[in-house]
Order: sequence, then structure tokens, then C-alpha cells
Amino acid sequence: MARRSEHTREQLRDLMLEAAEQLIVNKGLAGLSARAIARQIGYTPGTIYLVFANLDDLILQVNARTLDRLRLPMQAAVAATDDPEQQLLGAARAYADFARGHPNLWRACFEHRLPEGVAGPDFIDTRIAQLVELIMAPLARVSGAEGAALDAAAQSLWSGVHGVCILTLTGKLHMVGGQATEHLTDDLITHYLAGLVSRTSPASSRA
Amino acid sequence: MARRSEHTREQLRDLMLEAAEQLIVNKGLAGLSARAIARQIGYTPGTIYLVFANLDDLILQVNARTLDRLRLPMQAAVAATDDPEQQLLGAARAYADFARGHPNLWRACFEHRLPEGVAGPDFIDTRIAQLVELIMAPLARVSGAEGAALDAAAQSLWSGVHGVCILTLTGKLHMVGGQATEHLTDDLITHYLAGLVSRTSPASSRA
DNA sequence: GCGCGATAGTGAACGGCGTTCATTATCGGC
DNA sequence: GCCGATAATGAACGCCGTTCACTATCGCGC
Repeated sequence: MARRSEHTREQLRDLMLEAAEQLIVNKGLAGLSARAIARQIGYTPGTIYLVFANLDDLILQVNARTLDRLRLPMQAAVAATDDPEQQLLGAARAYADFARGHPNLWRACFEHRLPEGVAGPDFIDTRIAQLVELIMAPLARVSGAEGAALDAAAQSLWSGVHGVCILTLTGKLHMVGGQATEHLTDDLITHYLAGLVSRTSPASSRA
Repeated sequence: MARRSEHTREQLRDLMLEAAEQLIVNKGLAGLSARAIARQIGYTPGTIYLVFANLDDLILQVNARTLDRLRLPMQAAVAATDDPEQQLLGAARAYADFARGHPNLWRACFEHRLPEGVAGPDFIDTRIAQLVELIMAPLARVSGAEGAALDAAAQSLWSGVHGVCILTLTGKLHMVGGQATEHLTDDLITHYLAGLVSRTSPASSRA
């Protein structure tokens, strides 16, 4: 019972990540199991532990990939125009779009919990920070904010967009006048920006 | 093996919810199990299924209680002042406070996933809607918005506050200039409100 | 061509899980 | 003092993550 390098460690890693991704896509994080991955790639569960420390480790690697893929359309949206407000609106729409298009992968990034004490690894934190940094430049241009105020603005605004996506896409916002995700992100961003501009550079409208 | 009403159905229900809550508080949603609940109250796992349809049902009941408890400090914050902006800031701070004070219970409300197809029950949706409705009146007063615009504002703003709480409290916002939760909710609300006011009732400052 | 040490991969096992259900021990009423 | 109803059991089913002694195969030195 050994196929001695029928696949490289690296190939095996990719096979497993691919299989895991597919399982998450089809049945959500809860549908993922070491046994299911093994079944799908024709190995036994034990083999997974030759490549990953444990299932959490594997899931975090899938999430890292997802965050990388999520960054691309957001970058594209920022690159698509020179108007900083449009850049922010576009990035948020790209974010919401990705979340709606790959709900299970996206939710896996934010709903996966490590055991009680353990902190998330740097390679995830870094990738989330990259997303927030994407909006820093447009935000600085549109508001004139800098330093700690700019950090705060980027974090609160992006968290806000994230919150809108979470609550609308998980169906927890089934209330009175249920609004579409993009409608709400647009609302949040335009009003936030208007307020930020009026407070940071009080007397100007440079149209 | 039958103690024939050593406890009422109702008492049993309370015992189970209490035990479940304690387990979630101490070890998170992942630390909850039918066997653990049963062990804690001196019954066997099977008994749980005489009272609840399944574990998900039980968890949803715990979450309903949590949301009820969460509403109280938010209501108090709204009642504590007449200034609508202060009401909104206070409600958000109360929300963040509760989330920080009972992180595992709070996260259970939003991270618990039902099986793939199943939708959340009304008694949860209703309670979330109640939280959003709490901020509708202040929001209407401060902005003059009404109808669909008011709905959108309440939903996007509250979702935003929720997003800030999620990302800061789960440690996913460990970035450049890490900001305190309350600082970010204040930032989000003040700027959003400033923008909302300037767009809804363009030419006025009624201090 | 051959044997041998290294090792990729196995598969059985452990202790846990949610859930079901035939069985039992106890109760209230006759 | 019995008997029907029923609260509660506990064993069972099929899952789970994870570990590890073992084995079947490989590449290498002869």
C-alpha cells in the first residue's frame, strides 16, 4: 500500500486544496471532511496529515487562495476609473459580487473558527490587510485624510461594507424594506464619504 | 429508567438552554454538544430530543434569548438622551459592549449555520429586525429621511456597525493602525450621519 | 540482476459526534 | 394491587478528526 510518488508532495497539496474547495463550494464548510477529501482524490484520510498539520490548516490554505482571488476584481475595479469615489463604489461592488458569486468560499473565510485560544495565522491577516489597503489611496484622495484618521476611515468603511455583505447574503436582514446588497453598500459609501469630506475639508465642492 | 416528571417539560427546557448557554460561553459554539449538555444536567442525550427537534433548534433558542438580552442595553442607550445622534452612537456602543462582553454568545447568533438549504426561523429574523428598528426613529429625526431611504439607511448603517464589531472582535482587522471597536463605530456613524444629513436636508445646520 | 534501506501511503483504531428507537422503570388512576 | 401510559434510557448507526504501526513499493549500491 504505497504508490511512492505517484504524485509529488506539491501535486498532492494542490489536489487536496482543489478537492476541499470543491466540497466547500458544493456543501459549505460543514460539508468538508478529511474523509470526503480523501475519497475525492483517491487517497486515505491519513495521507492528508502528511501534507497538512490538520484540517484547520488545510482550510486556512483554501481561504488564503480565496482571498487572493477576491483581491483581483477589486483591484480591477480600482484601476477602471480615476474618480476615487467611483473606485470605492466599484471595489465594494466587486466585493459584494464575489461574495454573492462564491458564497460558500467567501463565508468560509470569515466563519471558520479556530479552536478557542488559537490566533489566526499571519498569511490570512496579511491578505485581509491587503484588501483594506486597496481602498486607502482612493479614500485619501477623496477625503484628504491621512495618518490615523485615514486608517480609521479605511477600517470602518470596509468593515461596514463587509457587514452589509454578511447580513444581506446570509439572509439575516429579511426585514421591513429588504434592500439589495449593492444598494446598501452604495448607500453606506456615498453617505460616509459625503460626511468624511465635509468634515475633513469643510468648505469645498470641487465639481 | 424513568424519573417520570422529576422536572416539567418546561423546567427541562430551561435547564437545557441554561446548560447550553454556559457551554457556549465557556468554549464557544464548537464546544457545544448534545452529550455535553446531557452530562451537565444529569440526563442522557436522547432526552434532549424529547424537548427540541435537534441541536440546531436548541441553539436557535439560545440565540433568541441572547438577542433579547442584547436589545435591553441598546434600548437603554436610546432612552438615555434626546439627541438622536447620541442615541445612535450610544446604541452602537451598547452593541459593541455586549459583543465584547459576551463574545461567544454574540458570535453564536451570527456564526451558527443551518444545513445548506434550510432558512432561519422567523423568531430570529424578527429579533434582528427589532434591533434595526431601534435605530429607525433617531435616524429619521436626525436625517429627515423616510420610507425606503430610511429603511436603506437603517440597514446599511446597522450592518456597518455589525461589520466593525465582527472584524475587530474576531481579530481579523489586525492591520496597520489597529483601532478600537468603539472608535471605529463612532467614526462610521458620525461620518455617515454627516453625509446623510447633508444629502437629505441639504441647506441647514440647526444647532 | 538483486537485495536492502528508506519512505509513501495505508487502514485500523480511538474517542468523539448527532440522532433514533426499542425497551424499561416508574407513575396516576382504577 | 394491578395496568396502561409515558419519561427516560442506553445501545446502536454512521459519521467525524487524528494517530500510528505497518507494508508495499521505490531507488540505489553492488
